[in-house]
Amino acid sequence: MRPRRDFYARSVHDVARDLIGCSVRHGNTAGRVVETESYHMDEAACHAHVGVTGRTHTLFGEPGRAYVYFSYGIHALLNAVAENEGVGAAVLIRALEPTDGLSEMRERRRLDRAEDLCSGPGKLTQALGIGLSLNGSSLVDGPIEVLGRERGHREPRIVVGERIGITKAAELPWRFCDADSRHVSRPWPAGMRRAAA
DNA sequence: CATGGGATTGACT
DNA sequence: GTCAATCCCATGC
Repeated sequence: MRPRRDFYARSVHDVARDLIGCSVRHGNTAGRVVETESYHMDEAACHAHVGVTGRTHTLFGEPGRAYVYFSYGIHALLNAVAENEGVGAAVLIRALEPTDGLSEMRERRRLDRAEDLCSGPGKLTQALGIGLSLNGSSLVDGPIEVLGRERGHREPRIVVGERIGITKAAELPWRFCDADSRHVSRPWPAGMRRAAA
């Protein structure tokens, strides 16, 4: 019940929405995706906007692979490459609800509260032990595994809004959140709540 | 080769 | 609420 390559070879926005409720596993640690953002080469906030470079090579490659890049000199951020080869697009995984290996996560994060372990894109990579060396690795075959929503679980209520922490193309509503999770990276801006199917 | 910005976080006021 | 840490990589000279 693991999404195959075709799952990622679609509109990056559809992939971002459908990843909510899926699980990400690395080693003995795993969590349920509660927040994502989509990025596409046609807009300036996406790294792929500048074209194919050494850095963006992965974004233009095969869908279903991990794009892991370094941010602010400190953090590794995990993305899922989407759309067809030749199109630079990816889904940023922004927050997880921890489900497995919490003690290992607490060791890596040196924190206790479950809500603090994976509630941010830099936090979850630290908690799961995901580093830059996994850039370009397969999310279909591992070592990072993405697992589909479990059968019988409710469909998540998804809230859509503007992406966080960017200066360019900040007005695009390409952030997707599980409306019922307390593990998102930041509270929803008041007055900007907009329920989506 | 030098420079500067960035999809962030945690510590501090 | 503010702000520093820290380094990759794109860009420009």
